[in-house]
Amino acid sequence: MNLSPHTPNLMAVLEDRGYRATAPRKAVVELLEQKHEGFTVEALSEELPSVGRATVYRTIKLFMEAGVVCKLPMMDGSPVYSLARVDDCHYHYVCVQCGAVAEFEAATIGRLLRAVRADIQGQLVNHRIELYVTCDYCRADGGM
Amino acid sequence: MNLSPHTPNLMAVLEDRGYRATAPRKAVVELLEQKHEGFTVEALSEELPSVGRATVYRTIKLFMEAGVVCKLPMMDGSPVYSLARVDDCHYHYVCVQCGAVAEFEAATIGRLLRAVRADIQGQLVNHRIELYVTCDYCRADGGM
DNA sequence: CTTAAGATGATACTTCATATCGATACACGA
DNA sequence: TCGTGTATCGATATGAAGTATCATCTTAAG
Repeated sequence: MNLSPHTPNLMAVLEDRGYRATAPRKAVVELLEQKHEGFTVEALSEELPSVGRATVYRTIKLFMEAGVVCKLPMMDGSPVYSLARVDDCHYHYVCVQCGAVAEFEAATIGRLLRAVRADIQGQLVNHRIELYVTCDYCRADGGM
Repeated sequence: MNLSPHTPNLMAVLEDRGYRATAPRKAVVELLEQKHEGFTVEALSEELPSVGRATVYRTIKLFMEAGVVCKLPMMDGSPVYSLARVDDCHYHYVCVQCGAVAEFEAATIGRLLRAVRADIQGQLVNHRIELYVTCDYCRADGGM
């Protein structure tokens, strides 16, 4: 979809959090900077035979904790990962055909949540909003 | 949370769709009518040692296809199932502590989707909205 | 009562991910 | 430079949540 305006220095993100800049992590980061959206950890791992599967998962987990990688469910529940570009509250839309992920920020959502708070019992602690689309590229391809 | 105003006759739902009313299915249905929200298939299966695990999953799947059972992700991604009470488009909110599920219908959401359509590229084909709450019972329990 | 389609359940397998744990590598002080 | 302790790694096992297979059993219907 559209490219990141400013991908953060991923390795620096880890170091800032007190983690070491090891070779395996650098390898993961390098791939991540290419994929940056719509990837699976499994695929990442397959493309990095030199790095242990567990390490790939561990590294991605660190990035998720740091908030720069997001995991979201496809419509069938299978996971897709994506680099997050916007730091603050953001939402994702995923192409159901190619798995590409993009972000959006709708002012409407704040209003929605405020409205919804009245409709539900209990105290709202979190929410999840995912949109599923057919992206322009896939639509142009006529579904391929 | 709050009880169903009219739980449909689950066995009838299956028969209407051309499935047989077998003993294992009846056993699942009976449990379902007690649990009716916030359950996992795994737990269901454990409580039904006389019914094969695969059959429990299969039966729940049939109900999902019929639209009377919904599956939703907890905040950590683990699944929760719930009987759906409202037939048409509805949304769920889940208690993050006890897993209880309730439904809500917010008129605002239609408006949200219309607004969002302008903010995204590609054609919206589906969406998922989940709210996570601390329900009144859990809040009263002080987090237990 | 027969019988074919439907349903079952034991088991194997898949996917996505975390736990274990011995082996390495790295940072830092002596 | 030489330990040495802690972080990290990777192979492997384990786990959760399902789905696929397939021989066997039901059951609805003639």
